[in-house]
Amino acid sequence: MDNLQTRFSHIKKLILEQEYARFNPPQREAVFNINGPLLILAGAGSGKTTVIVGRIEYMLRYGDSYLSDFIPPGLCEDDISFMCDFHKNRHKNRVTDSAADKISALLAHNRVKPWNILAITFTNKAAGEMKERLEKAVGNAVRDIHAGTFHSICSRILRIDGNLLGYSQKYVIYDREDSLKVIKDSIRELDFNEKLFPPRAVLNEISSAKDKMMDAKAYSQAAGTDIQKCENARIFELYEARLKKSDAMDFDDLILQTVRLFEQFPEVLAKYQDRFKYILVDEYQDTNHTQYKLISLLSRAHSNICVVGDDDQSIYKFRGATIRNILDFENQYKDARVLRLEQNYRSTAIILGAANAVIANNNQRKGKNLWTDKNGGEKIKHIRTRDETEEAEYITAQIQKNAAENGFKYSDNAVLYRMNAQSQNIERSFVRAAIPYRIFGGAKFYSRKEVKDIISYMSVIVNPNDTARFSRIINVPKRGIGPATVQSLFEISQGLGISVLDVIAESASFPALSKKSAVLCKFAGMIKELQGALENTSLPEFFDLLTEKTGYMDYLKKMGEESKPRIENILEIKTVLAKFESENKLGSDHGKTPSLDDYLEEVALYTDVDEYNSGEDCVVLMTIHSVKGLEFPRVFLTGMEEGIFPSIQSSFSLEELEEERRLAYVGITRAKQELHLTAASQRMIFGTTRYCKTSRFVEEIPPDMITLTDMTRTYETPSYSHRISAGRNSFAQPSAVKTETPPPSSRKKAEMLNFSTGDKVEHPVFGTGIIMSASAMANDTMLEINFDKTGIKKIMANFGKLELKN
DNA sequence: ATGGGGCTGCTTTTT
DNA sequence: GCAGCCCCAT
Repeated sequence: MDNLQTRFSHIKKLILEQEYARFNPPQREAVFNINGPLLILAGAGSGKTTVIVGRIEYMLRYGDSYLSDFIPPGLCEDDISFMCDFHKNRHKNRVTDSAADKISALLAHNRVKPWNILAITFTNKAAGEMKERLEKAVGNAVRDIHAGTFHSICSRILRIDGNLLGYSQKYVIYDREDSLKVIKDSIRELDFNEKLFPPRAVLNEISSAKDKMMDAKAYSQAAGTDIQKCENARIFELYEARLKKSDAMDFDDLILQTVRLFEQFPEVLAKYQDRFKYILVDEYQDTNHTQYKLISLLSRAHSNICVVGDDDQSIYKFRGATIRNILDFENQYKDARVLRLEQNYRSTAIILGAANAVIANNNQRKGKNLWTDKNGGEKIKHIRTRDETEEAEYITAQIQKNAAENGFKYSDNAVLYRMNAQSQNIERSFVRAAIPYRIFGGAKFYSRKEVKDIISYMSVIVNPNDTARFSRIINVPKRGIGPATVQSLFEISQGLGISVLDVIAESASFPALSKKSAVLCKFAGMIKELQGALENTSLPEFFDLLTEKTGYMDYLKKMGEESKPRIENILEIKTVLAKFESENKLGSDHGKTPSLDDYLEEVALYTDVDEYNSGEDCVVLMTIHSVKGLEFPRVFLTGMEEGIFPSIQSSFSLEELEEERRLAYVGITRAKQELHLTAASQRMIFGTTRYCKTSRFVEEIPPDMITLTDMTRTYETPSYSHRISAGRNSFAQPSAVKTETPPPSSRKKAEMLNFSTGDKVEHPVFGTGIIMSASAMANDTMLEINFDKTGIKKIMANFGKLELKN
């Protein structure tokens, strides 16, 4: 400790450790290791985002100071004593900003430029939240950091360099609905039967092919002698061609084409490698193969790649995510450092214990043990209700009671469900009780017909090659241009290789179109007029012009009373446009006025969940998928029933069941203090009533962590007979039986109502099978049973001969 | 080309 | 339960 240098290094470390004292040791290690590959395995609630933000702040402020041996040139005794003073004063929380700046200038080494950082998240919401927190930590520098979702980052790259692949700067992004339409058109054009080629399935197949970096040709070659696949390949080929012709990309393309761009044009890749020297990927367990490729390519030059993830929270396998990316990280980067964040700061010990117990039933996991230094907590409440209405009323009563007695805010509560369809009952109950709520997902604003129509008009105005949307709006409102005309229009356009607008201009000379030439030209003229108007009007003004000239507003107005909400919806677009314009005018990246293109880009990658801001005081309703990354003091996990959660279609594969269990894990770990698990013994879903038994995930929670309130047991006969006697608010002052242990799950007699979805049964003729659904029908229950040997059969429960297995 | 009526089928999760 | 489909009559 005698010379200046060693003292500097020593005090430097003390100061930096002090600066990041709020982090625990592995977290701090994550912050200080900014160079080289780093894998952070971050359990739920382990302060992941805080670490990411802290790490970026550290990079900007101190570079790689902590781990470097750097000594500032001209270091003197004064500097050291300044550092010592700073260290002491910091302790007493008395340092000025200027002193802090001076310190960081003194300690910093290889400071990272904000524009050299690329931070990728999965959802816009996560990106927004990260930016928000970064802004608090690093101020204006946040504007230069490239932060966004995979899709938004790629889309930006493709706007700039996509021309190399033959896309214009104004290419459109097709959402699933658009893609589906193109698939349907392609199937029709090939004269295929939609029943044999369900468009959804074909689209999924194409999507997963794209995830393997296959184009239609490659897919066709891989198809070999598989007839279905060969036919799929033809649809794929058409789909691909149509998208290209429309100057359109689907969601998969955004990633895939960026990877292609990088592979085919090394100089472009080099440009981005040089720009993105430090790469950070959040939710790495949810990345798919193309996303992995993208990251690999970008990080190849500098290897400053930090990925953060939790294999137990991987819930997007269904869209191609693979945990392999996490599991193989250490093989991919031999010098990778692996850090584990296992201390949970969010939940009570009980909630955490339950989550650990549930996830322990999975085999496919890296294995980790989340712990907390908190003790105890309230037991988890498991409520078994008669049906979904009672479930909703229970939740309503709980929230009301708590708001009244404990001064809880509405926004402290989250109601989660497996699928969007489940939200309706809860919503209805909330409306009746006047509980403010906000619902996410489901019928999304931008997927409403009228909204999509207006967006389609805008798309066509920006990019008239967008055939999917062109055909969507050409006859809305009615202009006398029917499907036959539209078809010949596109055929001619394709045949001659000229744009649709050009075909219209010449329409008089084509026999198939000549009769319609007048209306067609009128339409084209309108589009051109609006294109011209775009140049010199503000976006909200343009909106008015658009709704007027296209006749859309009149069309809605003429529909009378029922169209009122539709008019409100499209006027909402105007509001959004105005907001978009004013927000982006000042803060826009490049100081340019926001254009319609920019708005369309945002819309294309927008999801409802993005809108969530915790400012409003209302109960939050969303799917468990969308809630990832959020936390609430109190969480209601609803529909905890076999067949719902885990979903019926997952119950046949072990892999999918494990994914469902991870989903359960995500749901449970959202709760900070209170967790309610509700299950209805009968539920009306998709038009039929089903009888369900409690989800295995509830049974997997150790009995000493959970209390059961069984509202169905107050009455002698289970299920429908008690409908008459059931008091609507029986749970407000629970008269129901309270027990400390879950009910025995084994049943002796196979009475008719004891059959429920997911049960294994034996039939003397058909053998063993699994009950797919059970619906009440004329004093009996109709069971749909999937028999191992003979497939799905419908059988009445009372007809007898069925026996429950195990 | 348009509008209505009746039918089927389909329901997980999302950028 | 409902949306989207097809078919038919105008």
